[in-house]
Amino acid sequence: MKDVASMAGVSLSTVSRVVNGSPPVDPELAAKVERAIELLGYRHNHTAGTLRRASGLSSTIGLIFDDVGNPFFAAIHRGVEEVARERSVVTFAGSSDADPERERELVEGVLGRRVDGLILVPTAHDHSYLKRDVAAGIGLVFVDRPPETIDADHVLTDNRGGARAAVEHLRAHGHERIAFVGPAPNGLYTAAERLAGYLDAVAEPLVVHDDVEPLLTGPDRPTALFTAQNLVTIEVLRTLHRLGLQDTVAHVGFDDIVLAGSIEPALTVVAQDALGLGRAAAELLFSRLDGFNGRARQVVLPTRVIERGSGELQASS
Amino acid sequence: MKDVASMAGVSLSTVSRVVNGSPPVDPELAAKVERAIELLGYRHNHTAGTLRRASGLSSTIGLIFDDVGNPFFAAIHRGVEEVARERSVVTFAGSSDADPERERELVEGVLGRRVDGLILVPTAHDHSYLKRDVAAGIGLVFVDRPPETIDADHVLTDNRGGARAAVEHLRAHGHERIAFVGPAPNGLYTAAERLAGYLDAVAEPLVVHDDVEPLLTGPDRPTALFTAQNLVTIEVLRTLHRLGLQDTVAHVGFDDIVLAGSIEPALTVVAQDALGLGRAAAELLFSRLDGFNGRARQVVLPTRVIERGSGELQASS
DNA sequence: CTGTTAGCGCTTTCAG
DNA sequence: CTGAAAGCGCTAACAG
Repeated sequence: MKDVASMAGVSLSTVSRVVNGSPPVDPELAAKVERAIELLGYRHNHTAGTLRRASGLSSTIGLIFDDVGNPFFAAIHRGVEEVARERSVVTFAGSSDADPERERELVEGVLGRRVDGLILVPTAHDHSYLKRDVAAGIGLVFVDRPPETIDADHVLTDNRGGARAAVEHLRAHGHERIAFVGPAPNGLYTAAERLAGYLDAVAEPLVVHDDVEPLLTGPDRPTALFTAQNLVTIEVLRTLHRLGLQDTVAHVGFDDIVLAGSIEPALTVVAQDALGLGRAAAELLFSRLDGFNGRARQVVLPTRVIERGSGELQASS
Repeated sequence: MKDVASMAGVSLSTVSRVVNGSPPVDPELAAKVERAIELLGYRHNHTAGTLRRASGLSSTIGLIFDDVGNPFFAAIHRGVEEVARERSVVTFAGSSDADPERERELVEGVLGRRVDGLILVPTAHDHSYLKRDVAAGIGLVFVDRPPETIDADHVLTDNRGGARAAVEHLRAHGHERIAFVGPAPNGLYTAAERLAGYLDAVAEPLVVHDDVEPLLTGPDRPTALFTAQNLVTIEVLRTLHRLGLQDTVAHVGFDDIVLAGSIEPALTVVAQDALGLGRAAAELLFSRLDGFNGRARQVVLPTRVIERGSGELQASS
């Protein structure tokens, strides 16, 4: 920058002004500066600016997911980016692998790199250590699962309502004996909510956490299945097909899947809006950075039943 | 940091030393410093360190994809992260949306934030503007598509070989009339390679870029289909099922898909290793940062045929 | 409108 | 082993 200044025959401040587009600068000088920048291949050091800038803002935020490679989280990431992009804010992204220690490392890693905010799919149960950072002005938003030990903005899918809707959809098609198939109780918020939604809507609960095959081949088979999670849905689908029951036992899955429309019968799902989750989280975050100072807000996004066939099989008496 | 120093009754240098784990420091003083850090809730500013540090390294890299929300790129991202993590290197990630201008903005955005390296799925054709940055010591690696105007390390999938393998697989099952279904020529490297691989392996090419239905319902229908891209595969699958031809016309797709094993017949694919692409790219990058200074390297990852049924249908005479 | 100057938070010689 | 001091690249008063 010094070089640019001397080459253009101006002071550092002038270079800084043109680089940052701070208005009061003579067009002629500005042009000289631009030329020098071009010639020297000067690249502005935004980080150094952050150090000195009054606001201290870095136009950088951090995202922490269970796994950046998981399409669900990748979609959230994309949603966040869409709104961040409008402000020229760039995103760090990392995977906690559902490991609280790793999550902590990542948080410290991005905070040490002076992000303006943090969007977190929480894995640890205690985030009280972030209170100091929030007090120091950092934005903090939780996505997909609520915070437990800190009062922070968060955006969730209506998991409970979605599960309820799935079951009610099946009941509307005459089913009474509807089984819940989901991951073993794992302390995960979304899993618990979906189970709760199922329990809300069903008269006689029938919950299975592992292999469904015994249930399907045993006596008194359920006439419909609600699978509460992506991988479970896929696994159950496989079982159903292997047993040749796909046209007999109705099925609704939580979360949409590629090819869900191409299998036979096509799979009815309760879809959530991952992109919307990301967008909403980013919006909450930026509103804080813009000075909003009210108490923690909660945004809950609805789910949507997508009828494709498997969920509309009538209960055979 | 000043506060920590005065609270611990030591100098800034000492605090810096314990924070960075630079050996020669009295354990007793170190303990005092740790305590002060804890009490004050001090958060080290890694960015400021980068500014002064002799190496100038930020332990930060930038990734630019077409779309961070696309599962293929998300998997690459994950692969990169796996190796970056071992060095406590944190990753920026952004989406170019296949727009050269947007790509440029993103590149400038992360370079301005002083990343040590850049991993790029290139969209623009000219990246010569990066030569200066490479000369300045930044690491640069291209993934999935090779660079055109700059000599840089890159890692690719063997798209051509994979396409050839798909066709040969079909030929081995008695097919001679094999159609290629792929995106319209779009200047995309991977698309061109896959078409080339098909042309390598087939005697009488039959190429369709849009709707396959006319071909399938017309006279002299092909006995097998090779679909060269994910979305095309899904679309064709739908068509095949709608026409009831899924058990008649053999089909191999490029790229694996969720549920490919659950449809009927299950879909045979040529799978590529997105995770491996990311890992290899990161390794090339870090070897440069570690001082490797040889000429640009190319890594080509093989594909793998996954037989599931649709590709093993015999040609009916 | 432009230049001078102080200093952001840190690391690194260089002396002790 | 520790401290003093210089300075990384930049922005923000402030004075002209």
